[in-house]
Amino acid sequence: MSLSFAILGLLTFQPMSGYTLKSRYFDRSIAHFWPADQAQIYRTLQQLEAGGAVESEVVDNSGRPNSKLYAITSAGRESLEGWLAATHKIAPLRDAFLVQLYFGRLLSRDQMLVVLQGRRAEHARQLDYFRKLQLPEPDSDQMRRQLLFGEMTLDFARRNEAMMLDWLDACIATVAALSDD
Amino acid sequence: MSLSFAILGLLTFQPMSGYTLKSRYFDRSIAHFWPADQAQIYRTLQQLEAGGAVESEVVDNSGRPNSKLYAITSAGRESLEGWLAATHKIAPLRDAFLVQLYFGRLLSRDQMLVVLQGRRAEHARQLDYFRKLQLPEPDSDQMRRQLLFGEMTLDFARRNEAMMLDWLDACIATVAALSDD
DNA sequence: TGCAAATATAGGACGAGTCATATATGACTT
DNA sequence: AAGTCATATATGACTCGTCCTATATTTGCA
Repeated sequence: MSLSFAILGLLTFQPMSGYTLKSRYFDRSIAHFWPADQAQIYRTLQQLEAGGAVESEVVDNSGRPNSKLYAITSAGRESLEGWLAATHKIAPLRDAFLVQLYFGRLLSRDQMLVVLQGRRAEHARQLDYFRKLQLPEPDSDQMRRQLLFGEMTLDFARRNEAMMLDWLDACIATVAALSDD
Repeated sequence: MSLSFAILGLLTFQPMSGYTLKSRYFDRSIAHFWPADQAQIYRTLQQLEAGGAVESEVVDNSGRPNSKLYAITSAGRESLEGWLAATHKIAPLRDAFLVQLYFGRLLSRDQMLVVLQGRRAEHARQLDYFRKLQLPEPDSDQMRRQLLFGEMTLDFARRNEAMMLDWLDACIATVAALSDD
């Protein structure tokens, strides 16, 4: 579901091909919080077209392979706006690392510390990545407003990584204080 | 994958039926950070048995329907310990709400505020739930050690909800300051 | 000359997860 | 007597997401 609406949302910027959608837009924004591969994006575009939310026109790109230019329809826009304005259920937490940690008693203290510190290093790298990530300069009021929402999602990613680090530090302290066995 | 190891982990407490596993253990712990329904748990038990990680024995419960008592095998324990000690890739962030927020420019300021405040209320409820959630009293050293790890996962859930609230408050402030259109 | 990268779309296979449904019985409630 | 709850297991159908592969052409680099 979310992917369909992500695609519809991107098509509100302008009509574009599946390739452009993915490489110029999706991979630079949505992919950070809703990953999807090429196969899925193309299939979803087909589903959206079958459902009348987008329509396509084949473009003859002299030289390069033909592409399909997808555009959002008015039905698609209505469906998108309805979804955006609705209150959806919060997706339940789902984190495999918590499963791993939950059974930490089955590892020795030192094994667990290795796992936790490895995890910490990865999240530190991700926080660094998100801290350095810069959004483009706006060249219109429309874009300025769009970037504001982009910044909020980026802010989330940063806060999330920072919270992870704090929590992992607390876990490391707790486990380090444990008797070794 | 994670579900298999979650089940193996629970079976290290004691051999038990699929029903007991789910209702007495899974739903009170793992389900908070790795939800799964009954169908999936039963099928995963079957897969684990086919793979030799668990073995089962049919028990005649006089009166109640027969049950299968599942026990972890030594192969299963090795596989579990290997997985627990390994460093796994961090699962990429996947949050549909960020998709919704990203296209916030398509809503009016007030529509967006309704969405954000509804979200905030839900997370406040969840934080309250996790704050009130209490782990049982330990009655052995083994259990004390287990509860320590249980507390770490609960700590995560609480920090996560608190982070969400802080972030949503920042988003609400940003959106509230926007010109209405 | 040859190879990789960028452009461009699409299908098969599979795993994970969700939903609905089927079956069976004892115990307790209305 | 009828209904619901708790106990107990299992399958079919479906969606979503991932991985792998196939196809086709231009541009640029070594």
